[in-house]
Amino acid sequence: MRKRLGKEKLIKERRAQMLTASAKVFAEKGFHKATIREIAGEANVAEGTIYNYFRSKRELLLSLVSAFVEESLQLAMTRPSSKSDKEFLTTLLKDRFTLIDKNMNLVRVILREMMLDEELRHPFFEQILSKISSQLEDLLETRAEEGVFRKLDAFIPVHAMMGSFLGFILLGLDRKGHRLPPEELASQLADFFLNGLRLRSGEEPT
Amino acid sequence: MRKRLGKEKLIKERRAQMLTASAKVFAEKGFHKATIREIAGEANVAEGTIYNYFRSKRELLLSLVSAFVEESLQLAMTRPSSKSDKEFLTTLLKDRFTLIDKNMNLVRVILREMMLDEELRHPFFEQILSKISSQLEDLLETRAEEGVFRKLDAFIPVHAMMGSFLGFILLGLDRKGHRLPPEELASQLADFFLNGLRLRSGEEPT
Amino acid sequence: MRKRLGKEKLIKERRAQMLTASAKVFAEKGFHKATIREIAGEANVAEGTIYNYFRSKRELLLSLVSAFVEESLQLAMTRPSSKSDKEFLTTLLKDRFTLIDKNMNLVRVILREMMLDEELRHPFFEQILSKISSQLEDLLETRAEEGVFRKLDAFIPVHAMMGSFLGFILLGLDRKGHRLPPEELASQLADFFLNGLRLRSGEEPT
Amino acid sequence: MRKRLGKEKLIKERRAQMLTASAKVFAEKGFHKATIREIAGEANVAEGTIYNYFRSKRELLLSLVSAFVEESLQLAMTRPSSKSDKEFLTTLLKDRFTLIDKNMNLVRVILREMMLDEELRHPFFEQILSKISSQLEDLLETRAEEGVFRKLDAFIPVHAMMGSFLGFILLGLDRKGHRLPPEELASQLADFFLNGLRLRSGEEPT
DNA sequence: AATGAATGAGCTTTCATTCAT
DNA sequence: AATGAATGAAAGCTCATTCAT
Repeated sequence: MRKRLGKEKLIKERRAQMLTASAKVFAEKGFHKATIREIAGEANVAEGTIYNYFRSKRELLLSLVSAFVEESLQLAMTRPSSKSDKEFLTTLLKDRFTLIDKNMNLVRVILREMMLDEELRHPFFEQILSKISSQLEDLLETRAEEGVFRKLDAFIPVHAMMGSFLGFILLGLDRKGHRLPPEELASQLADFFLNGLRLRSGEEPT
Repeated sequence: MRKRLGKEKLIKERRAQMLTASAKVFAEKGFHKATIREIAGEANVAEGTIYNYFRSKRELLLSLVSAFVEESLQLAMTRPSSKSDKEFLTTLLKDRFTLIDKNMNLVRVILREMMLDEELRHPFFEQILSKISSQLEDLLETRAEEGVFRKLDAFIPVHAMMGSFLGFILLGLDRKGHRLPPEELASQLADFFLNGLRLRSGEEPT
Repeated sequence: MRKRLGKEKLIKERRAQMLTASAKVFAEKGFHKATIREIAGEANVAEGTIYNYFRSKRELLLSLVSAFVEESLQLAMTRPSSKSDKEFLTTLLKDRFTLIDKNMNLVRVILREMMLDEELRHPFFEQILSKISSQLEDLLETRAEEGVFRKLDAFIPVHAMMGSFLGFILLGLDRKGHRLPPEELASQLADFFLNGLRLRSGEEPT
Repeated sequence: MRKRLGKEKLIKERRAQMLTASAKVFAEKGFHKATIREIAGEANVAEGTIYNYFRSKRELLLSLVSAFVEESLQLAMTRPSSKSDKEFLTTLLKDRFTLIDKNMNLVRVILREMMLDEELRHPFFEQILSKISSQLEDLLETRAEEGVFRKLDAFIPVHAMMGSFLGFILLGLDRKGHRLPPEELASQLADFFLNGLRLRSGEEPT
């Protein structure tokens, strides 16, 4: 029994080892230019071994995405206890920025391959983006009913925010020097967005 | 002379033909999975012919980017006659959305390859984004001095807007065509952004 | 351990197998017209296998040269026990002729490609020819001091002999019928050369 | 008529122009690596033009060989007025060394391709080498009968001399230019050879 | 006669995947 | 379970040759 557990643990570690290695190589070279040989080398296993854990190079990528999605979801589900709107939004953004920051290389690969690959895009969009999207929509609608936010079709602002977020990732690629720390960035973005949502004094709440 | 002109024109058409074909195939398959054979087939020329016009597959991609950058720049330079801020921003966004819409396939390829390829990223960032970015910064600063906008470090709002824009492109991948027509999208986005920029009554203009 | 040795041996055999095959095909077709496919076929391996042993087609050729140079050197270093001059020279020439005969295909390729390729020429000239050359020069000078040979600048006779030797290889290409057995050829050549070197009676030993 | 002649002359010039260009490029790159494009460029004509004068790239090479053979033959036929043997041989060698020197690059290509190509080898061997060979054989036999030279099967010395000659060409590859001027080389070689052929005093003339 | 754009066969090389050990 | 040598399909690219102008 002990042995069994140790064995299973070992297997999981091997898997993780390979996933980590592939994440690194994919990130550096892109999916196509990454070779199994290099990934195997990075993971300190033989090429053939990888095929004992993953059916194909592609499945390696899919597993990578799954792992990332899973981690993201845990974070995404921990809805910030909404004190003020500013705090809520800042925390939401900061958490995501931090997650992205930690997995920047991986995110780049995923974003990259996502553009061509429906199978890759789907879990990402459906599981991650839609979660965040609905959280934001909830916030917007709740606050609109409370008379704090303008009454808007949530589609535009939600997508603008999320898009903006993705955009920062992309744009950030080239401005390493310029990049603000996640907290600062989150705070300023939240401010910018909120001030576009807040009902201005003297305006009808509708 | 007449003949010569006709020949030159023909050559340009051939070039365009191949660029178009490659844009299509690159977009469908991605740069790596796209084959010269398929591009040649799409362009109705022999494989070798492509190498009479482009030194390599990669140069085909670079030429594609150049062509797009050039077209974009012409548009970027035609600064909308700024009547109201809303109109200015709406027009700016609408023009870009339209350009992107027209070249969606191309944009996808470029965005995709940009992430791994410094040589590809550079002209895009330096030539296009920086132009748009400085236009927006100008607007923000001018209006801020006039007391209409809040005084902000332009970095955040400018990048939020552009990032949001890129984000819409990405998000648009999953939905065949935008749900909203470019004009409507532009208008709503402009509204969203502006209301975040406008000085609210009772607030210090600084 | 046993296993390991067997494996290493197998690998060396494989390598040899490919080198032999490439020598044959290179000899028949010349370096450029020889295709990897044909070499692989001749060696009974897949095309890709060749690239597990040699980095490129060119390296295959270089390895071929190295192998030949190595074998030649072993022979070249075994200086014939110099009984009479005639025997010494005959043995020297015969050994070389035999070596060449055994590797005729290979020598053709090397000679052929040597003419254009400095990198190929260099090891051949520096390692093989210079060894033989200095052996001959030694002989000439020793004998000259002993008063048996005429005192000559060794350059001409040494190069004439070696050149003649190479020339026989080249000229021999077309006269398969005419070719004398190596021993006979060596003996007659030695005689011819020596009688040009021998001090004639009544002549000053210098 | 005048026009006609001018035209024909022009055509011959064109041909010569292309042959010269091809000789240069073949010599620099070798037959296979030489491209029609480069030859055409060197000759200042269009690629297609070459095919109006020569059926194929290969025929270009064959024509080149023919031209060289022809020039060589003219020289080979002008048998040196044989004063002394030394003078005869020296002149013979010198003439050939000079011819080779002038066409070194071309000779290399021919030698190179000759090794693989029966069709190329044949005219060279049959027309040039056999001419020189028989001249030498004549000399040897005449002098043998006169009691000046040893009675030998002419095969060995003739081929040794010619081989030596070829050898000097090959060996010369590594040294930019011969160390010795053609006259000096020819004289010393003649001396070396002759002293191997001359009947030594006290020996039977047979 | 001269041109040079178009052609496409054929080359070297890479690399995901298999499988005997 | 792990290995890594062998595989061979498939890709980018070159270039002799053709032919419409």
